[in-house]
Amino acid sequence: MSTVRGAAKRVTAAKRTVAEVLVAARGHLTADEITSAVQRERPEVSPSTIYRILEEFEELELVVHAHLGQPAAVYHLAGVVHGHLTCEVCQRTVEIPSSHFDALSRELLARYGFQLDRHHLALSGRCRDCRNARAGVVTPREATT
Amino acid sequence: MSTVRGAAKRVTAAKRTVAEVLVAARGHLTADEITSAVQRERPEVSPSTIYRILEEFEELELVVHAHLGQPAAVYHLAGVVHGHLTCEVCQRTVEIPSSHFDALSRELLARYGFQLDRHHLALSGRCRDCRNARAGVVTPREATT
DNA sequence: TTAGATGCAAAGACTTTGCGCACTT
DNA sequence: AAGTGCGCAAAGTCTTTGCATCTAA
Repeated sequence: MSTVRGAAKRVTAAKRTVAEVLVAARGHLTADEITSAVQRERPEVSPSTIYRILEEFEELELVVHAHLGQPAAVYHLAGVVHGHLTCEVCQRTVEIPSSHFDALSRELLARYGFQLDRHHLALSGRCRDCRNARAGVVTPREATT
Repeated sequence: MSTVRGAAKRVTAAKRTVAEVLVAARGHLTADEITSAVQRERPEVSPSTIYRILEEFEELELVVHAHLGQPAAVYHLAGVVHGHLTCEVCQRTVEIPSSHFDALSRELLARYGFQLDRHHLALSGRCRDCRNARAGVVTPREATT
């Protein structure tokens, strides 16, 4: 009865498990990865439920998602704001401090009235390893971390 | 016979039409929009052909694509390098001069060895109109241009 | 008890791939 | 003539939605 904005949210096993997974991972997970992790504990939980839970968590501002240049979005706990650098070649992503965007952010606001969201989209480019590697063929995902 | 790198590329009606559409549009088009535009002249051309042609044009470095935070990628002629600002609310995208990224680019290269690609992914945020509009509900795409 | 939450299956949006015929060279 | 390019259809990936059932409160 003590619901906010008419939305009576319930605490369920699936939600608790999703939260646990996100806390344990401490990184970026796709919905599919979250689903797999949750299903290790609760095999019945379906992907659609995961999407619905993630959506709810985002409304509650517990979670944010980002698009890193790959088809699947990634989710992580809302916390310290940070940016993402994603390598176009090996697809690895690193987080960088939000402060790198300070100057650019001010510039865009002043010049275009545009309020930068440092989280939502990654910066694309080539990481050190892939720059060094010869132009052509580089094995994507040769390292997982 | 005078082919480069063993790739015997042929000039076809579909390719010519795609090129015309891209030149005429002078902006960002999704594969779907390109398909529609091409089909206005040549209704037989299928979406798969459009994707294949765009892929070829990208290999030839005539075209580049970018991900603007929406599911469908957008394509445009390779030309002057520029960045993209995409509004999370109304989805409109504006191009900005590459020079805005100069300082950030140097910083990322020095600090992380990361070579920024200014084209490939957009910066996300809120445009002036959507910042001014009250937080909650804003009609997306209320203006097309 | 009762409205929100879930599982399952189907639909949807975007893109890729396979196959045989047509067209460019 | 030879082989690339195309149309069509099917498959694939990621995500959303509909509906009957279950369950937290």
